[in-house]
Amino acid sequence: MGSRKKSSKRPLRADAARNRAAVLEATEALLGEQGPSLSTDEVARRAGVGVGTVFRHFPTKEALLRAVVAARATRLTEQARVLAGEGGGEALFLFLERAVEHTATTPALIHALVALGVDSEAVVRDAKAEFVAALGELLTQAQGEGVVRHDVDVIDVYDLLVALVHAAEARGRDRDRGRRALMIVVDGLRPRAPSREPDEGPSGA
Amino acid sequence: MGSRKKSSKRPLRADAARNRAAVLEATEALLGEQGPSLSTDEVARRAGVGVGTVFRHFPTKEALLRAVVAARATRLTEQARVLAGEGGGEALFLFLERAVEHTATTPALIHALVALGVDSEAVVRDAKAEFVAALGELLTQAQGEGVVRHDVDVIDVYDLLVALVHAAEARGRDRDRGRRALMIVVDGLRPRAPSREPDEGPSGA
DNA sequence: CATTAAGCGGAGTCATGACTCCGCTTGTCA
DNA sequence: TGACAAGCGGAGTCATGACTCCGCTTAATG
Repeated sequence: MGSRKKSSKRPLRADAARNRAAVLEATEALLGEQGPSLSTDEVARRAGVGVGTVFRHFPTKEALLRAVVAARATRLTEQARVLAGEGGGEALFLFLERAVEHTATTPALIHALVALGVDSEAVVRDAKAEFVAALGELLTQAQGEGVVRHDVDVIDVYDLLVALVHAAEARGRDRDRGRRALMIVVDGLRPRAPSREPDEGPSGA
Repeated sequence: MGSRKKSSKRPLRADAARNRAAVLEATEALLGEQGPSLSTDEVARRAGVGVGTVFRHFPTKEALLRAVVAARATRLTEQARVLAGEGGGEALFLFLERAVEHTATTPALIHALVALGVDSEAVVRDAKAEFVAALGELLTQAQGEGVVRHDVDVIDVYDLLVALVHAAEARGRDRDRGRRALMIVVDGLRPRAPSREPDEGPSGA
C-alpha cells in the first residue's frame, strides 16, 4: 500500500525517525558482517529498539534489506554525479575505485541485492536505474575524451563494477588486491592505442 | 574423475556409492537454483533418498556444500590441466571463457564457497590450491608467449575469474553479456601496445 | 499541565529446517 | 542360499528466526 518513504506521509515523530535511521544503519552493518541471512532480532538489538519497531517501519525483512540496498545505491549515485560534475575523462575510473573500495568496506551489499532478485521491486529498481544513469554520464564523458573505448556500454561497466565488488567481498577486504584487479579492468576499458579510433574488440564479437 | 571417496575408508557398498553421487548431484543442482540456503530435506527428495542417507554421507549441511564446491573445483582443475597440456598462449583465455560460461550455468557455487568461509577446511583448501596451481600453469604459458603482461600474478587472474563468475550469477545467465565483460578483462590482461606512454603505467600508485 | 494517539518493547506464535534414532532392507560373501 | 552388517528411510526433536499482539510510554499540542 501507500507505506512509501518519508515523502507523502505525515511527518514521523522525532523519536520514530531516529529509530528508523538506527534500524537502517544497524542493518547495513550486519549485512556487511553476516550477509543477507542476518536476523531481524539482532538488527533490533543492535539498533537499540524492540523487534516490533523494526517491523513497524519495514513490513518484512526483505523490505528492510531492499531499503538498505536502495539507500546505498542512492548514495553511490550522488557520488557519481559529483564526480561527473567535476568533469574529466578519468572521473569514471576514480568513481570505480571509490565504489569498489567503499563497498568492500561494507560488503555483502550487492550480494544481498542479488539474493533478493534485484529488479523485482520499485524502490530498488528505481534506485538502480538512477545509478546506471549516473554511471552512464561518467562513461560518456570518458569516451568523449577518448579515455575509454567506444565499444563498451553502461551495462558493461555496471557488470564489471558488480564483478569487482563481489570479488572484493569474496576475498575479504584486501585493499591492495582489489586495486590490482581494478587496475586490470580499467586497462581493459582503455582504448588499445593512445590516439587511435577503436574499430573492434580484439577477439571478434 | 568420480573418485571422490575418502582414500582412508573401506570401499563403499555399490548402492551407497550411487546414493552418495546422487546426493552430490542434487545438491549441486539446488545450489544453482537456490543458493546456499537450499534445504537438506529437498536435497534428499531430489536425490531420491531419505534425509538420513544425506547425513550419513555428509555429517553436516556445510560439509555437504564443501564437498560439492571441492568437486567442482577439481573438475575445473582438470579442464585447466588439459588446456595447459594442449599448450598455446591463448589457452588461458579459452579456459577463462569456459569456466565463466560453465559456472554461469550452475551459479551460486563460488557464492556458496564465499558464504562458507572458503579456506577454513582442508577439502576445499586443497582443491582450491590445486586449482590455483593449474591456473598458474596456464598463466605462465601465456606470459611466456607474451600474450599476457608480466605484472599480473595467479591471484590476480583468480580474483578476476571469481569476479566474472559472480557477476554472471548476479545478472542471470545472459551469455552475451558475460562474454563482453570477459572480453574487456582479457584485454586488460594483454600487454599494452608497445608505443604506449609510460605515464599511465599498470602499477598505479 | 492534561490529553491523546503515535510509537514502543518484547513475550509469544508458528513455520522452517538441520540433524537424530532406530527398526527395516539389501548388498556381499562364504 | 543364509547370515549379517552396511546402509536405508523418514518420523520426530529441537533450535532458530520471521512476524504479531497488546498494554505501556512519550512526543506533540493546546
